Amino acid sequence: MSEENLYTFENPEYRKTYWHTCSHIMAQAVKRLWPEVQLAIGPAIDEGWYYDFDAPFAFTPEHLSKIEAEMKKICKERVRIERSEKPRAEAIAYMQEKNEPYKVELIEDLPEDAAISFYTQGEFTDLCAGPHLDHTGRVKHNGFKLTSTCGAYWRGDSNRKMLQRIYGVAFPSKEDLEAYLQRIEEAKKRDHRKLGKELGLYMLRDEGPGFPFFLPKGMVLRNTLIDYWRQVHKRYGYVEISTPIMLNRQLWERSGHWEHYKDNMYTTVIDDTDFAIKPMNCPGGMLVYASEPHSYRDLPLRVGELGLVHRHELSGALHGLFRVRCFTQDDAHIFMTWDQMKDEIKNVVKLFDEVYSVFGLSYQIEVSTMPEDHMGDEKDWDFATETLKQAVTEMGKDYVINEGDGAFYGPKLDFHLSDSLGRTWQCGTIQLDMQLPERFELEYVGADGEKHRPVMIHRVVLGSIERFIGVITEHFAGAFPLWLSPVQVKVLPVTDRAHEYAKSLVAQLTDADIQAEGDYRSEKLGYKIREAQMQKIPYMLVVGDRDVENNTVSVRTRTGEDLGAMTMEAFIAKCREEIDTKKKEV
RNA sequence: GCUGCUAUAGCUCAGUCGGUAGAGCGCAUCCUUGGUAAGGAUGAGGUCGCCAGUUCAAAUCUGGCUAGCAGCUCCA
Repeated sequence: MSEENLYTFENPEYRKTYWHTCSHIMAQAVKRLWPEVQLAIGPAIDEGWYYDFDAPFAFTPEHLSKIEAEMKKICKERVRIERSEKPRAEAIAYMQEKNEPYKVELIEDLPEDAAISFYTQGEFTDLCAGPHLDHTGRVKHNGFKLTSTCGAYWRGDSNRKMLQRIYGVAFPSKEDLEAYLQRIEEAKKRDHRKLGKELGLYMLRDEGPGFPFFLPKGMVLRNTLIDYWRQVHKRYGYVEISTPIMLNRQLWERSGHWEHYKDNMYTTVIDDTDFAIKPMNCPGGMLVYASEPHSYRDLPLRVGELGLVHRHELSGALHGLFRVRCFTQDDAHIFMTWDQMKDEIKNVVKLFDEVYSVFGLSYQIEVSTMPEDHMGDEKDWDFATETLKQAVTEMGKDYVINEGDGAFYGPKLDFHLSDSLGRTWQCGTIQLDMQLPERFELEYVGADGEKHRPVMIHRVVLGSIERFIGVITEHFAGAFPLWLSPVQVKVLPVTDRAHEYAKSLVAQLTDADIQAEGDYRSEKLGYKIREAQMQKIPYMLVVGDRDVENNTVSVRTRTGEDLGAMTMEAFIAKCREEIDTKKKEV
């Protein structure tokens, strides 16, 4: 990188420095306006920065405007930003004198021998490791915006005081800022909560917060997805089961869920016995495995389950279909010998590859290793973790390590999908489990005639059907590929004279297993097209006198392309081909 | 759960100083039969989220509750 390029936004280091300086300018502006406000922390983040304050009032949009105006002034003042150091005791005394208890706490937590650095710009001095830009004029006064305020716990601890956080973004020019705000607008247009309503996919009601209702069109999409899921899993050698939605307390105690997650489980009492609505499918799956003896010849045994689970999530965490209180996991439990582990992981990754590529979603793999509070033998953990890494590497894929983030029962691979706007979603996961087979005393008979304990994989590809529908709604911006579209074809008669013909076309399409609807209102063609277009229906069949006479259909796509007149046979063949090959673009 | 904000017609939203409601879209009916992104007219539709309080009078002010939004915390 050339010297010049070091000081551009292309360079992530420079970007962070720039944003960090913005956070100091913002804090300086706040202190100028309201000296009584206390400072906590203000780092640069992936997109912009925030600063946490302890203020005796709540920041409103009017406050933000005032702060922005003051920040502009500071930028124009072109104040030098200078670094200095103080010995620990002096640093503490300094912040105590300035009545900044949060800063005092931060300094006290620094290592005894650490050099404590400060950055000063004019009358404002902040505890900070740096680095910073050399003067406040480097920040373009019309290139930043304070975007939002919210509460945030001091040091991220929900037992400690809630402070007020102000977020901001900044760019080297007004144009770049506007482009960024445009991108945010684009993301809002794709919001699955908005599109879900507009396209009639699902709804949420006060009567069941976090429990989504699927509407007819959403249900078509959901069923298409599930049909595809079943077809793929059949090919990869899975069988499917369904286990009860409610099982007794004893089972959840045995699985360990009662102890770990009791507070997040819905429970009820039946005939004086505690029952829990399942938050996971595995214990039911364990009972199915244990219900009959198994031979090593049956392994690996791949058992799928589209299981409806319920979890009592905190009310504030709910978010459209992304975070709900009941959802369907596209679960599977794979029972195998330790020798089969690597090949089986590869088999699962291969399946994931196939599924994600159909949706045009790329991914990054994360390997999560042994956590502090793990269970089981460390040797087994090492073997399992090594096997996960080897399987991925041997398939020619990269991964990043997420140290200590595994489940308490085993290491895992997480798949972070990237959508069309570059945002990432964690959907798939492959988790090794050395614990449940133990707790449920699962066995198989080996070639040696002896009983052995299998090892297990928990895995989901889509994660939750509901959440995945949310992800692909945003990924495709509601314009689903033909095979997934709830309405694939809309037939638009130009005049009433074509109604009978249009109805016969809808019937033909239905017979060919293509989702079709007709629009028989006495409205002009342009009006009907506009509506079909806004519903993002892939194909519109315009039929008027000409088509009735020639026995043709005039095909228009949702991208506005006119494919001209063709016979119904030709159109159906075209659709079937496109549906069967699951083309991504119309 | 926590902090802040919000809740008016099916949807998107307006409603000033407290005097019991409006628009556009959608829907229904009628006219219009129009060939690739909005033809016209008429009409129906609201316990202003719920429960209290203040007041002669509450969509409007106050409190509580419920739900949503932006985050925080959490996510087996």
